Amino acid sequence: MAARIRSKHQPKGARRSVRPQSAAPRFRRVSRQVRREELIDATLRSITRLGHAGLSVRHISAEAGVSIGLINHHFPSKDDLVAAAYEALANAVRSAIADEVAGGENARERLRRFFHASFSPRLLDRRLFDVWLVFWSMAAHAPAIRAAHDRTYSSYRALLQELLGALATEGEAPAFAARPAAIALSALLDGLWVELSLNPRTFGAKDAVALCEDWVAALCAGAFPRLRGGAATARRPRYTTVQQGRGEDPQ
Amino acid sequence: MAARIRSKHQPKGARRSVRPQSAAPRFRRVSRQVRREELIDATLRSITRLGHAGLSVRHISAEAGVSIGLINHHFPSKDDLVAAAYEALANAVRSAIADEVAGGENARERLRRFFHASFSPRLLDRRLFDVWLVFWSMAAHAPAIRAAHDRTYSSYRALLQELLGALATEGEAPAFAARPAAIALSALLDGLWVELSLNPRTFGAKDAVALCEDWVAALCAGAFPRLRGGAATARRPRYTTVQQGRGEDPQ
DNA sequence: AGCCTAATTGATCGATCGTACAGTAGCAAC
DNA sequence: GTTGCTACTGTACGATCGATCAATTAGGCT
Repeated sequence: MAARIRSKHQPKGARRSVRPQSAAPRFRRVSRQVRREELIDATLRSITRLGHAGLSVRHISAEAGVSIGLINHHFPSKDDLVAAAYEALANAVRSAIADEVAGGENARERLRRFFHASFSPRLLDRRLFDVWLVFWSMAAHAPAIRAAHDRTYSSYRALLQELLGALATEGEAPAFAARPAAIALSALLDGLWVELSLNPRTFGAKDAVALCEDWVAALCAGAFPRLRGGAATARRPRYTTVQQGRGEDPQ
Repeated sequence: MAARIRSKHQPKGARRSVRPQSAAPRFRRVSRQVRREELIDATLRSITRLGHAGLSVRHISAEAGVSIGLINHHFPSKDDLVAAAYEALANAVRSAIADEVAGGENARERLRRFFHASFSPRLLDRRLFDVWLVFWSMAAHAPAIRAAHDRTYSSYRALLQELLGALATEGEAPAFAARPAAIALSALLDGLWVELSLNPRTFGAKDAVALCEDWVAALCAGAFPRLRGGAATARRPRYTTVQQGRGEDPQ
């Protein structure tokens, strides 16, 4: 935030006036795409630093080092900026987890890494949770944010579904319906993550990891009757079974 | 919202003036306790009707049919009113579930009723979810709300823990650590509830119930290795086992 | 019937919100 | 050097927020 000394009003006829020699430009012009990304980054930084209150055009623009008006120049409204930020953050989290998972040698180990990454301090930051809450609460009334959630959650679940499917193909688990299994496991993960974020004292990250691993152990033991074999209680036409591959999410 | 016709300013010297005969009082005085409850109810109605925006002293007071200033007369600040509303709502939800559960004849049946009630339309209302999000997001900075969450969540989990414990005493399940089991099941419930509220199209309430019942089936089958016998991976001194009874939450 | 007091009112304050818009200026093309 | 495009600035506006407080009054008490 460099100090900008400048007379409030330029002399009247001074348009196209010569700038004092060797003065730095008051601002730099960048391409539309670059500026949009800068604003998205600034949005995440601002909301991380200030919580719910950081989600205002004034704080965001200050964080980005630009003027207030620039936001509405690049985004039709604030909601569109927030939606873009949501998607960027969700993708960052997902790929951070995916990177951690990549090192695992088998399905069981990759899932263990998944859980470990999910409950790492990086993701258990209360401020990150606040960001998510803000996004969720806006999803009801801002269609752009709802769409962003649907896309990213679907992608997150697909990753989980792929890992679970590998359990069966590697012979660790009997055949099961992968789609509802991924739904259940992601729900368990989210629920633990929510409660840990709200109150870190009820239980610890280690406990959360253990509970998730127990869930996987039960799956491998074939202990979930309705998941076995596929089909069953789905409202969808048919559960995606591991034999069919992980499958895109319809709609 | 009865229309109140009144001149904007009373005549100057009219203090202690006689009211026109048979005119209704402009407002009614009620005891502190009654008014507090009315304001809490109005808060929940307002936030249910208007979502996040309903949580303002203006909307709440309008909903209650009182003036703006009355809120700060009965509550030190808005946060305290909201915290009271949170606790009232959480208790209402919990007792609604508890009532449903009461009809069950055995532990398995009571849990089934618990799941059914948790994913009933009454609790899957998107507006109810918004209320919860607002509370959660305020919990970070408003100590009163955080305290309300801790109390109510602890109570909710205790109910679940009691139901799970009955599984073991009725011989449906082998001995297991009831506290972490309740944590896992409540996380599963919450996670499913969150995703269902965010996007009711990914899966249905029936699927959610089925996934929860599968979890219980796995518990009864003794398929969760770390929960068996008690003890194990707890960070707490020791997991509460079913043999020890349900036990209050320390702290 | 008159009084007292605590419940209630409502105008008001300062702050902050998102958006609009008229004007300014960076920078590439000529 | 000049021009033109458009990224960019920053004030202004109307709305709404939580909180304050002096004035008012309902309703129980004597």
